[in-house]
Formats: sequence, C-alpha cells, structure tokens
Amino acid sequence: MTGNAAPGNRGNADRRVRRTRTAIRRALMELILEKGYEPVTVTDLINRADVGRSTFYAHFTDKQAVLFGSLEELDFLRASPSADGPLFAFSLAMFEHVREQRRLVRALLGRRGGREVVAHGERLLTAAVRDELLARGAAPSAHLDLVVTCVVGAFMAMTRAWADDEIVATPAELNTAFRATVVPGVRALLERDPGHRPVG
Amino acid sequence: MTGNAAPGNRGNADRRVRRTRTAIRRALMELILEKGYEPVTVTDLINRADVGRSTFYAHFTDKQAVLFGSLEELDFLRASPSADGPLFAFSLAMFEHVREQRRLVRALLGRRGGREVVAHGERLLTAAVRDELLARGAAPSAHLDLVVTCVVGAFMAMTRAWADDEIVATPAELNTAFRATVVPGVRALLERDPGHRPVG
DNA sequence: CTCCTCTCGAACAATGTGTTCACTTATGAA
DNA sequence: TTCATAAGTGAACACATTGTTCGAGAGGAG
Repeated sequence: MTGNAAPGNRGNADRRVRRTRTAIRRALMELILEKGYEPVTVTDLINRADVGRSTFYAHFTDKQAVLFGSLEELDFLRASPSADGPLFAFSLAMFEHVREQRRLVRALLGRRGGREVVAHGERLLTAAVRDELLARGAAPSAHLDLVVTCVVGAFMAMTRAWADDEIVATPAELNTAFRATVVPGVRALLERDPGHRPVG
Repeated sequence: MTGNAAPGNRGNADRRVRRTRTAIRRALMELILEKGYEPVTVTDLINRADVGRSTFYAHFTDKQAVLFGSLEELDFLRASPSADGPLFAFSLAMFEHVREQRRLVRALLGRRGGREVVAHGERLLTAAVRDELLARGAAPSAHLDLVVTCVVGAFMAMTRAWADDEIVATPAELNTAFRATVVPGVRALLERDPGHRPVG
C-alpha cells in the first residue's frame, strides 16, 4: 500500500483495493442504519467489513473520510436552483426524498447523527438557496447571506425534528409550514430589490 | 459520600461539598472557554478542579451533568413571552446578550460545542416561542408546532453561524434579517387565525 | 509464473471512562 | 473540645478506542 489514504482513485485497478473499500463503505452504511453515525467506531467498521485494522488506516484517515467518500454517491441535496417556477421549489421534493431515505437521514442528521455531517449538508443547501435567490434578482449582500442562513436553518430544523420524531407530519405538511413561515419574508426581500431579473 | 450524584442540593450544609462542586463547575467553565465544550474531558476537569477522580463521580455522572447544573444559574434564554409589544421582541435582546457572552456561546453552540447543549437551548426557545404565539391568539395545532420549529431553527442557525464567525454582523443586523425573514410569515399565520386575543 | 502490492493480525503506546477500596481528613453537632 | 461520621484521596483496576508499526503471507497484474 502506497499509503495514499482516501484518494480519488475511484476506478482502482487492483481488485483487492476495490473489495476493501467497498466493504468498508458498505459496513459504514449498515452500521449507521443500525446505531446512528456517532456511535459507530473504527473498530466496529473493521469488524463488520472483516478487514485488518492497518488496512483500514491505509485507506481512510477516520470514519468521517469513509462517510464523505460515500456521500458523493448519494444525490441528496442536489437542489438545482431555478430562477422560474415557485420560490424554493426544491423543498417539497426534498422533504419527500427525505421521507424515502428516512432511516438514513435520521441516522445522519438526528440526535445520534454527526455534527460534521449536518454542517456539510448545511453548506450544500446554503449554496443552493443563495444561488436561487441571486438567480431571482436578489443583490448579493451581507443581509442576503443572513436571510439565507435563516432559511436554511429553518429547513434543517424541520428535517431534523421530523427525522427524530419530535414532530409528526407528512412531507406536504412540512412543506406547507416551511413555506408559510419563510416565503413571505423572502418574497418581500426580492420585491424590495429591483434586481436584474435574468430572464423569467 | 452518600452517592447522590447531581442532586438538587444547592444549599448543602457541608463546606467540603460546596467547595468540591463549585470547584468542578468553575473548572468546567474555564475549560469550556479555553477549548470549547466537546474537547473537555472528565480528566481535564478533575485536574483543573484539583479533585479526586472518585470525588468527581460521587457528585456528577459526567461532564454534561456539570454543565446542566451550571446552566440553570445562567439566565440565557429567559425569554418571557409577551402578548403585546412587537412580535418576537426577545430576538434583539437575545442577540445582544449573545454578543456579550460571545465566547461562551461559541464554545457551547459553535463547532466545538455540544449536541446536547444545542438541543437544550432549542427546547427552551421552542417553548418560549410557542407560548408567545399562543398568547397572541394562535390556535394550538400541528401546523403551529411546525412553524415554531422553523422560527427556532432560523434563530439558532443565525446565532451559531455568527458565533462561529461564518457571518459577520451586529446584533441589530442579525435581528433585522431574522425578523425580515420570519415575521411576515408568522404574522400572516396570526391574522389568518381569528383566535381569542387575550387582551393586547 | 513471478514479482510486487496489498492485506493480515497482533502488538503497542496513548488516552479516556467509570468503579472500587482502604485510608485520611474535615466538619458539624453535642 | 471531643468525636462519630460524612467526605475526599489516590491509586489501581478493567475496559474501550484510537492510530501506528512490522514481518509474514496471500493475491493479483502482467
């Protein structure tokens, strides 16, 4: 092993390497679904993947590296900002997607989830929301960033609370409440802002 | 030692007990300010407090117990809901309070903070916001709870992002953005709801 | 087939947790 | 002041987890 931990070598030639990495990734997913993300230890991982301890560290620096490697393959949070159509059209689709992957979402974002994972999701969503508002003519500003933070915070809070069973609702209800709370304020922002609407 | 870990015995007679507990609490606060909450270990605590390991466990079950004991004395999040005055009047005061206690807030809520601490703060704030909306005539409902979750999520997200230096702003700016995002939606909710306005 | 890479697995040093116990000390009440 | 007792000490323990190292051996590429 050349010691290249967590490289981008997706299509590695050596069958052994592929076997090891996929075994570890699969083990992580399984364990996450069973216990949540935080409680999973490297020791769990190598036991489940049936892989030597040294082998693990030859490929990944820690469990987070494994997760973030796998996360790229999931297309959660692939919210492509749209300038037309309803504001924040992503929300309903996302809430529904979250319901489908509920166990995983709870494990990653919920109480037993991981701080870094939430932060990662927040970053992705923040970028998407910001882009959408810019595409709809909002002027880039500190104020805009604050508003984006609010919107993302609201969305993540609902998702987390719902995944954790703190609230009971359908995706449609989540969506309605989210939009009812946030859209009026954002719409006011957009209208107040003359903006250079790039097409409609 | 009778083995009563973390009791409510605030005014304990024995001077030794008081000495031990305050030493541990003070140690936790100091260490939190130095390293953030998560990295602090029980071992750190007993070294700093200069207290035997067994003594620590005679008084507290873990570091979280120490924190939650101390937290009661801080009057963060003492947002008394008001039925009159502007909606969410607590927000500016709270943002300002947060600025004063910035180092502590960052340590508790920020990247190096603790999951449970955030959850605790969220619970307190959720209750306060919910009460305020009820006091202003909103009907108790699942929808209301969802909206409250949004509002609290937005507030916490701003606070955290700001404490972590992800965004730069004054309390007034935070307050403006928060209210601009959230108040229109909430106001619409209250107006749509005939409600039994109890005075105002 | 052969050579090189990867894996194995065990051992290691660190660090942390939570418990136990015999011993010493401080405290508060009489 | 005396003294029974509640409290603190400190060291040792078993255990879990991390991240590293190394020689031996197996597996794959070419």
